[in-house]
Amino acid sequence: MNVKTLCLGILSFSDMTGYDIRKLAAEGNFCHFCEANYGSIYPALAQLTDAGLVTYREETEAGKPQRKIYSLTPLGRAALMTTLETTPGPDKFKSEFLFYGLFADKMPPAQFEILLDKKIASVREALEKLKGAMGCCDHEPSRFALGYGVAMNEAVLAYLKGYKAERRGTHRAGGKNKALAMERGNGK
Amino acid sequence: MNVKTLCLGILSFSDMTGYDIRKLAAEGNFCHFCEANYGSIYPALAQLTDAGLVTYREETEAGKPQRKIYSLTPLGRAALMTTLETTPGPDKFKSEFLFYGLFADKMPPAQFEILLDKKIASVREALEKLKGAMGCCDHEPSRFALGYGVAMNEAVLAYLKGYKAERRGTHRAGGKNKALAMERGNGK
DNA sequence: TTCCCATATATCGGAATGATATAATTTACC
DNA sequence: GGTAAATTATATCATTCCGATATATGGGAA
Repeated sequence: MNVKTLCLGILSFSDMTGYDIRKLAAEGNFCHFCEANYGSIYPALAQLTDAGLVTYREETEAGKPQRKIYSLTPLGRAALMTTLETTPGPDKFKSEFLFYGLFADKMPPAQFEILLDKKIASVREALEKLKGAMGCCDHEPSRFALGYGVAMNEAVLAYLKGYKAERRGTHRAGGKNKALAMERGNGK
Repeated sequence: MNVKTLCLGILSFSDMTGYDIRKLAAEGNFCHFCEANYGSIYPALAQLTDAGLVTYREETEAGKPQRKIYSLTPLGRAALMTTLETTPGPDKFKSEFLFYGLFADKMPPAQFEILLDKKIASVREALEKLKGAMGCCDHEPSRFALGYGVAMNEAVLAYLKGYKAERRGTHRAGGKNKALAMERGNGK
């Protein structure tokens, strides 16, 4: 999904500045499945303006920094709708955490333990944020996206907690009593 | 996670060509959480060679295209281990599907229905692939990563199926009997 | 025999990332 | 009241990455 389409989509909800778009796409309710930085948003808005898909009005309110408030043109709205008729590309998931995890057997057990704990904490945090957002959002489609994020993160959290518990049985992170590892007879 | 680290990591498992690295990172057991193309792998390998982190031997087997088989140097292995001690960045998830879904209320119900069905099919496919990979993989850390993917995709599949069922109650995609929508009293 | 697919290396344009520069204004704190 | 820090807002830059393509060869399929 290119940044131009992202801008068209976000602007279809309401007029706003490039700064606002970035906020939505990096901290708002959409940030769990799309992202964009100033470095791509401002050039995109410039291109969209040239193409007549968006326009902007400059506001120079007294005692406020100058701002360009972008809005969708009818042409832009049509372009968005046309894009929505195409088949979306596949989801993309990148996890530095999982990559690190590939080498769990080559690092001290404690190091991986810390990795796991940090990850669990960050998933918990993401989950709370998503649930909080769902609590005060009554736009059905947005709720669908938020719910998708909640479902994913809950599954991940459960998986990580389960894995950690299983590890505690075999690794005895605390230190003493390694013999207990033998008790875990069934390999699944 | 930059491509250079990715190359170091993959080469730590076994020596291979740039072509092989790309295959693993785009179709192999790692592809559900990392990705890289020729356009980034070959330059990365060149840089890593210059820095002394990898070396290659050229093989010109008769009746085979020339190939450079890269391998990690002790320096490269050390660099990888050092990287693994840093805190990994957050997971990144990008979904064109969810973005499209934000406009479900602005498209014909049938259009979103198709989107949903295609997504369900692709998640099923990914799930089968991951499970198949788990069936013939006994490297524990890789199994952890695959299991993570399975957990995520299973949750997504359940969520999508649930959502679809709920929709069938309200939208009556087939056509007749819209009155049934009323029966769905509980909003959760 | 012709065509397509897999192997293999490499490069190119365009796009996105991540960081930073600039500047004014609002909030926070002592 | 004053000053430091955070927020709002636009913009650019180097580096990196993506996606597609060019090039070449061998193996199978039709």
